[in-house]
Amino acid sequence: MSTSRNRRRPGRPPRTESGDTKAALLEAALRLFARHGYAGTSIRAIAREVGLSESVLYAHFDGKRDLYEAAMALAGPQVAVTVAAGPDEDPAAFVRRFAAAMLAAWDTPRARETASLAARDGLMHDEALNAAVEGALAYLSDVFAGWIAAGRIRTDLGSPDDLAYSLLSPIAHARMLWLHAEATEEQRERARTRVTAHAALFGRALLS
Amino acid sequence: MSTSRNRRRPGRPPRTESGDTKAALLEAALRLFARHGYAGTSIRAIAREVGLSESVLYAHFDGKRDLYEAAMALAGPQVAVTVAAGPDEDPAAFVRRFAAAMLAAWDTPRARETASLAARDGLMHDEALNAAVEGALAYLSDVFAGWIAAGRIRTDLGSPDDLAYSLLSPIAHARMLWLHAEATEEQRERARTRVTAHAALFGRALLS
DNA sequence: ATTATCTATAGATCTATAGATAATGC
DNA sequence: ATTATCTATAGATCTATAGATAATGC
Repeated sequence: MSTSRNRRRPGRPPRTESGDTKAALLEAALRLFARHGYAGTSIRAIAREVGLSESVLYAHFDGKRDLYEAAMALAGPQVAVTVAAGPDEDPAAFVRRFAAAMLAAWDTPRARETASLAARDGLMHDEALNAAVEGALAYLSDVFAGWIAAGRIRTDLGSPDDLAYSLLSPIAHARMLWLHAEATEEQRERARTRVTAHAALFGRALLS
Repeated sequence: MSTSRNRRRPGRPPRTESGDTKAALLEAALRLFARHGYAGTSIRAIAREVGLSESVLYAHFDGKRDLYEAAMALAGPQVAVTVAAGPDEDPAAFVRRFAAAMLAAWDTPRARETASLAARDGLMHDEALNAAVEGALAYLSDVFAGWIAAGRIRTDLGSPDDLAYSLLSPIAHARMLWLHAEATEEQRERARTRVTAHAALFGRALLS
């Protein structure tokens, strides 16, 4: 958690001591912005986290805002979760596998920082930060449309789009509640329990 | 939006000009904290919003933190949504009514500020702020248990608790996404559409 | 006398910049 | 010469307090 390097003496540090400062600054910035928000995180705190003086930051970024945007870009490109549905796979089994894949993708330190970044600073609708959710929604909708066309699931429940929302949003909600930057192990376990139970329930609801 | 009073001259203001300053400060504080977070909101900004100097605030509150907590208490006590299930009411109809009641309760300026307060500053789990959700979950669970015992809904879907989560969390998720302090009319409409479709879908899933 | 406001200001902290310093790579 | 760091500092802003001022209610 604390500083990863010690205070240097003036002048350019020898090669051995100088790691990838820019990357280190970005990592520290993302971590702190996710935990304390933009206004709650000072340039000073970020630099101290990396073990450097504040002014180094201005050698790598135009200023606080620029660093924030770079950190968001780091958080943004979440890998889209793709769970190919086997042609004959049981819909309920697919739903369970899909939920498990979303959980796995979202229960990582980076993804949890992304969730916190989105919650703070009014970024709940930031496009880059929500690409994963939007992509998953569209993908699920396609899968459900195929199943409905093939008569493999109940056709009276709702549109493919509605099915996708009703399946995905409890998973996304669990993420916001229990898979954020400061989540405890108990909270993460709660997310797994809730999501697993929901996926099983939803899978059963699709049939008959 | 801007100041609701003009700058005063020194000295105690005449009765006519002096409204309920403490209440005005609280309202302004809640609004600004919900929009910009704790660190992003200054004492100065709150006082300016009310049209008074910063120092008045210290006559009514111990300091910024105290004001914040008072504003949270103002946001906290959300009326618990109670939708009594008629003894012979169709479960699907009850589910639709319940969702509509949650929507109505959450689509108010105050409730939307509460949602934003919860999202920022890591308060997603603040007890007071989540009392409404917790209460609704417990209530729904009871209703479902009754229906299962009476054989009025599918018994193979999941436990009453799981049913409650799968019904409520898409509604709560819609709230976080589209019923926050700065939500546009389009977003609020999106919340209504999503929640209505979800409730209808869930109601149908409960049967047969 | 008490209350509710104001002005002025102290002291802390924040972002950002200027200029010094030392290692690197040509 | 260039690069990557440092120290020192300017100037803005923030929280909080002290003391002045004027209306209120006894």
